[in-house]
Amino acid sequence: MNVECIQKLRKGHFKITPKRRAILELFDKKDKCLSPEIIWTHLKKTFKQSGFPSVYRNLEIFVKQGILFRVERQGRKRYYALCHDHSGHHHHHIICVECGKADVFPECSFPDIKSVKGYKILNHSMQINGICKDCQ
Amino acid sequence: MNVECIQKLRKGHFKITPKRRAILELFDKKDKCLSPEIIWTHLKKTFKQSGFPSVYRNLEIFVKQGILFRVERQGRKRYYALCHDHSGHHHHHIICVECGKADVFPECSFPDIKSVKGYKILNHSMQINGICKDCQ
DNA sequence: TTCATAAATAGAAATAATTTCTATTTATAA
DNA sequence: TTATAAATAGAAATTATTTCTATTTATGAA
Ligand SMILES: [Mn+2]
Ligand SMILES: [Mn+2]
Ligand SMILES: [Zn+2]
Ligand SMILES: [Zn+2]
Repeated sequence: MNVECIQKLRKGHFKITPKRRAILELFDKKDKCLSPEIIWTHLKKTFKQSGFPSVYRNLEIFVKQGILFRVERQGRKRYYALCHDHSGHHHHHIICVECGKADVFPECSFPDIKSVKGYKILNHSMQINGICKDCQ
Repeated sequence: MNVECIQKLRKGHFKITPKRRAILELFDKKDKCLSPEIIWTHLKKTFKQSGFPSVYRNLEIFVKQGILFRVERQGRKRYYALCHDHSGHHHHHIICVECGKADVFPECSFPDIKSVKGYKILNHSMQINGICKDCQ
């Protein structure tokens, strides 16, 4: 777990636990989006004791702290991937629909407007779907 | 159910059934995104007999035919809203986070590129979240 | 280093959204 | 009018996610 992730957890008064380290190291190693189940299966190899609810809770904590983001994929499972950006700047991500590989998408062209059609704009979410070099 | 929706269903060889009419009329009337459960509750008033699985299946058929689109909201329920565009042109939507009202977002500024970082770009999805005039 | 404490955890159980299955009904084209 | 594929209801199954509680642990303060 790198120093930026530690800082992001400390900022929210979250503890640095072995399970949390292991989860983030798995993301580092796999370099793609992962489901809670995949993560839990992996944790069981190292820890023998490992609860599903902890995985869910930790994933949402990581999202809250800007370490992971949610990925939309086919099916009704959740997926998460490393944000890979510690600057805090607004950005989006591109996901490989085949293997789930995730990268930062380098620009956001969303117009700098405060409102449209009477709506006050709060935020926008975008996901770019593609096929990565390896899967092409 | 307007003529465009009928055409979109016919194009896929889907039948025009009373339940399908009623679902789309509910969307017309409510002018906001709806969950399967809300739709089913409404259908039961008119039809007495009404199955939950039919609602789910029809909602996905409507998405497939470009009549509805999926809305992301807090919680683990699905929501759908009327696409309100029969031109077939690419566009996005703005959703009121309070009441679920949905409108077409008039422009897409996504760059006209075919690839980025080695990924072949397939598509992108975007949702703009805001607060509508009535909810402000 | 020790200790007090809030935070994190495991495991079991509950929840609830969604899907599957099958017998029956119905919209549609011929 | 009729044959047929499509749609449906209702019950049951599935399964991802959440809740609950007793126990353990990371951390900051003494
Ligand atoms: Mn953006
Ligand atoms: Mn767009
Ligand atoms: Zn790939
Ligand atoms: Zn609103």
